[in-house]
Amino acid sequence: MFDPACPSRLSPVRIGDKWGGLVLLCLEDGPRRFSELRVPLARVAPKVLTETLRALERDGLITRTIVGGSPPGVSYAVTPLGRTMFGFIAACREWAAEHLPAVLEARSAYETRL
Amino acid sequence: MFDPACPSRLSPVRIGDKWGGLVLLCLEDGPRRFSELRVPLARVAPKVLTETLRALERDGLITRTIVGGSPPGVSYAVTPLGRTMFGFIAACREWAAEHLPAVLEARSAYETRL
DNA sequence: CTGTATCCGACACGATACTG
DNA sequence: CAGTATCGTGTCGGATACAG
Repeated sequence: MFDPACPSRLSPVRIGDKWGGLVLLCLEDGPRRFSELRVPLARVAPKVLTETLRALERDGLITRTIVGGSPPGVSYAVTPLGRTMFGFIAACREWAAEHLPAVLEARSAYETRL
Repeated sequence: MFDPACPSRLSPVRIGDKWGGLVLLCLEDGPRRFSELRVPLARVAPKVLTETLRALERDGLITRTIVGGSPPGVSYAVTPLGRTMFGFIAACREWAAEHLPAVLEARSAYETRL
């Protein structure tokens, strides 16, 4: 547990980074193409989005498939393994909804106490 | 949700960083002093441990109380708010226990595919 | 004992421009 | 359309030494 090399330290896989979880959520309702992801994630530089997608693909959480046709493009989809993260992400959001106000309050109280 | 300023983006509060969650776990069974934390967290530089503890305190997840007596010292304890994170952390560990092997397999498969 | 001071390297994130 | 190339920035984590 306390060994930094312990794989369990990777628990929040792709959640620890800034956009991984959000990208997964964007794919929850079905496959999306690169440009479709850029709509909700407009603030993400293309380079960063690419890096995030590569990392998710590398970890087997999403697939990347080239699509012929017109217009040609690339489609990203969540794998079954990736879907197992959704429960986890939901837990994140529930915790936030329930307790984040208290955290923010503690934070501002801490500031004024300085 | 997609606004970077949205507070829900802070969901993995103090989990996103490297040691926050682990420090909380160290306090699960009761208060600990600074030096006691340094035993399991021997690899953490004192500066980093201090930063982590300050951040947790700032967010209202732990308390820091000065203890007179002998030896004098400081005691850290989880607050009720901090305890609400344990379910969340447990979910992390369960996910890892169940699915991490698949991630590692995908990762090595990805490497060899290059 | 409980930190703080200082310095450093690595890396994540980002803006912009360009390409097959 | 789907990226890559390049460059820049800031923050995080860490080692070491020192102080109240």
